[in-house]
Amino acid sequence: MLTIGTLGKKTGTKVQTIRYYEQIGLMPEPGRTEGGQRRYGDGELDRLSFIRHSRQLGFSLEAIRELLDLSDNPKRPCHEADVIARRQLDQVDQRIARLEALRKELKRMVHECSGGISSDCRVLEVLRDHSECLTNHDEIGA
Amino acid sequence: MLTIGTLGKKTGTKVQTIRYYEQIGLMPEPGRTEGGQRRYGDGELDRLSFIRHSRQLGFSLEAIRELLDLSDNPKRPCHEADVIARRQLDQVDQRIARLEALRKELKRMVHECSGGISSDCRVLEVLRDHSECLTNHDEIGA
DNA sequence: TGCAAACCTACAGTCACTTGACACTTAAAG
DNA sequence: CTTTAAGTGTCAAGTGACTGTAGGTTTGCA
Repeated sequence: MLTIGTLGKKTGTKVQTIRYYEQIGLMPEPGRTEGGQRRYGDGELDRLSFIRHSRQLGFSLEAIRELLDLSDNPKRPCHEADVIARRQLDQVDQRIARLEALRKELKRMVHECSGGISSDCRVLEVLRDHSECLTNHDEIGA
Repeated sequence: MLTIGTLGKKTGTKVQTIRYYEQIGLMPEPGRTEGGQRRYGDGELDRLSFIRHSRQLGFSLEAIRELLDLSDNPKRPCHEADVIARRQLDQVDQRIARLEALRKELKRMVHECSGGISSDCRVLEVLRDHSECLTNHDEIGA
């Protein structure tokens, strides 16, 4: 039987985050001691590991909810998990593409900064005038 | 004299976002019509363009506040803008590196999915067991 | 038994917006 | 000059995924 702190350490999750997952129904309500403290078993450890690993791969909590559901019902078609993962892969691809455009732009900016006073600063100049951009980064780079 | 909507169109910003920028002191309080509607001039257009362009390059609103300050005081050393830009560049580099690791992992996952029922799903299996990962993606992939 | 460390609840704060409700203003068409 | 639709106003709350704080309680060990 694990305390919430131990579970946190084993999965690399902050205590508050575990309680948060419970609150939004991603983690089940665990057993409690007489004094009211949470105690976890292996099932919960596995579930939290699944959640954290999925988060590290960039899945949203909503996507994880679906994936957990799939995992809980082994007869459902694998195809659904595949769709979610592919969607995620697409998003990652897009993000990388955008970030690379930004990187190029930033690098150019920084490279051209002469180090004088800010009225002559290339960095500020580029920010001021979008037309100086080599790339058209329409969407936000996050 | 531009309405808030026109300003929004010219800069690719939602009306609410412009009001939000005003609220947090990033945009100045503009002049108003008798009826109380905001009217903007070219100074504000430039300022908002600067903000939006910086956002597209991934700068936080706090960083943008500093950059605007620098831009408003042309005698301050350019070096400060350079530091902010370099910091941003470092962050972008790190994000790209992390996303590429995730991409690899996701690709492998999706590739190995056979399409049967979810109890045999490679996607779910990988999510369940972190030890199957080729990479150690410690930080969140966002 | 004493005590520190870990736990509890409840709520506020973060970031960068977005959405909603509801009322008022403006510009153009008729 | 009136109507009307589109646009604008304020204020408040919601989003995602947590993080942090305050103030009190429980646990496990010496």
